[in-house]
Amino acid sequence: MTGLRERQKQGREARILAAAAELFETQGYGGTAIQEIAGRAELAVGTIYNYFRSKPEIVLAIVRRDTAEALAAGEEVLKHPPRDPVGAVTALLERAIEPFARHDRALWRELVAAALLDPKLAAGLFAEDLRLVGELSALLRELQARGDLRPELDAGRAAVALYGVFFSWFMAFVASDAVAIGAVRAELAQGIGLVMHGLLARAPSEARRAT
Amino acid sequence: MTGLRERQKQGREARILAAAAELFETQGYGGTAIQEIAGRAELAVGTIYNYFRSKPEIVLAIVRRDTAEALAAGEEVLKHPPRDPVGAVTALLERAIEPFARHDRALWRELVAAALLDPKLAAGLFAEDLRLVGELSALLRELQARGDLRPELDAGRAAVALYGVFFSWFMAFVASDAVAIGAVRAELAQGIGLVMHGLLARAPSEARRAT
DNA sequence: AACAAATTATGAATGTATTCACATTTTGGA
DNA sequence: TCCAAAATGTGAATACATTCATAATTTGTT
Repeated sequence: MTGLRERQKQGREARILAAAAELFETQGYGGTAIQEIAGRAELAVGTIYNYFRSKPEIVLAIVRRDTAEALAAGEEVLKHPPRDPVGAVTALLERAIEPFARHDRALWRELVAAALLDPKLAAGLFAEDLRLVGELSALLRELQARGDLRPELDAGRAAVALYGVFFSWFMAFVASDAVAIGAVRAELAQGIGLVMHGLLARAPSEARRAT
Repeated sequence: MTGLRERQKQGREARILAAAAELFETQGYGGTAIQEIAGRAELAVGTIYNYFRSKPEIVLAIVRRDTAEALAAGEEVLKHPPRDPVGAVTALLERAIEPFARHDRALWRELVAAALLDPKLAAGLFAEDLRLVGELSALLRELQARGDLRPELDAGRAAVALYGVFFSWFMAFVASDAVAIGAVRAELAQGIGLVMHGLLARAPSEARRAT
């Protein structure tokens, strides 16, 4: 039963997120006070804290919409994986980096820095990544069933290794303005190629030309 | 000419660091207000900020005493490198992780999180690491001269790769209480072994001099 | 020794995230 | 319809890092 309370609750949460996203984009994270978010959402400051534990947790919620979208896009890749195994993995991880560029780097920085200090936030941030590892595992198992990967391979471990490459470049992107999103894309592709090389059933002599 | 001013300055900086180190250890970082540090150092709050740009910068200064010590210990390894090349690199990096356990993990967390948001702090933190990469480079060149490493190897690049392993485990240690310092030691050794495997000269038994 | 300039110390004031005691609204039952 | 309980909203109060205008101290010069 969805009573009035429930509907109001959802409406308020959405208003908070919309207000915060708008303000973060125009004024930056540091330049936006909770006071302002509350004002724009037509709520009291205290109410914000009934919906979100902290300011960075609002960022997490905003970012999650995009990572969820990226995961959904990943599911599509899973349903119709490209022929080329390296290309398939690359396609999946390309979806996963999509959200990086969609937000100000400073927003990611605040989120990661806060996650380092708040285990609950870290868990929330990491939950998405665990699902990405799950998708990677599924894809690798699929490729393995096809005979593209070595049959004795532990797909789970391999997925973790590939995720490691992804995570490293995410951190590099977050940590330094010097690392452009294009560079992340390129380096990630390189890294995937390197790791996949060790996983393939046969040398990728012709599949080398990946799109 | 070392006037009164200079001497007072040094004394005050030392007092601030001593007070902060003591309080951080007993009450934790978050539990220690700048006010308290000032009180214990018998200085005004504003004075602290004449010596350090921010609270995390005090942490950096505290931590630096230990990392500097570790670097000095590394120099010793450089002077008398163990015969076994893998052992030599391991010895150097073992010195470098020494400081990790010497401070509360929370202190490292605050420092890294703050560095993510403050480029100057990041530069300060990274400066030490650059010197470590320098030591690694020197050691690798030495090993290369001995004929232990492949002669065509770029020692600088190899040093960066080894540093990458070190950095990853530092981050893992900082990020999660689940990663014990012993585990870091063990995993680091593993990682070094893995990377070094690719660097060693084909036949380590035949000492070949690369002019 | 006395003074002006330069440097440094000071702590009250500022800005802002977060908390909390209390007010308001919603709910389910009679 | 009315009421008590539960849930939620509210914004003033709290706590704390950082800043800044002013006071105090040191220095070099005459």
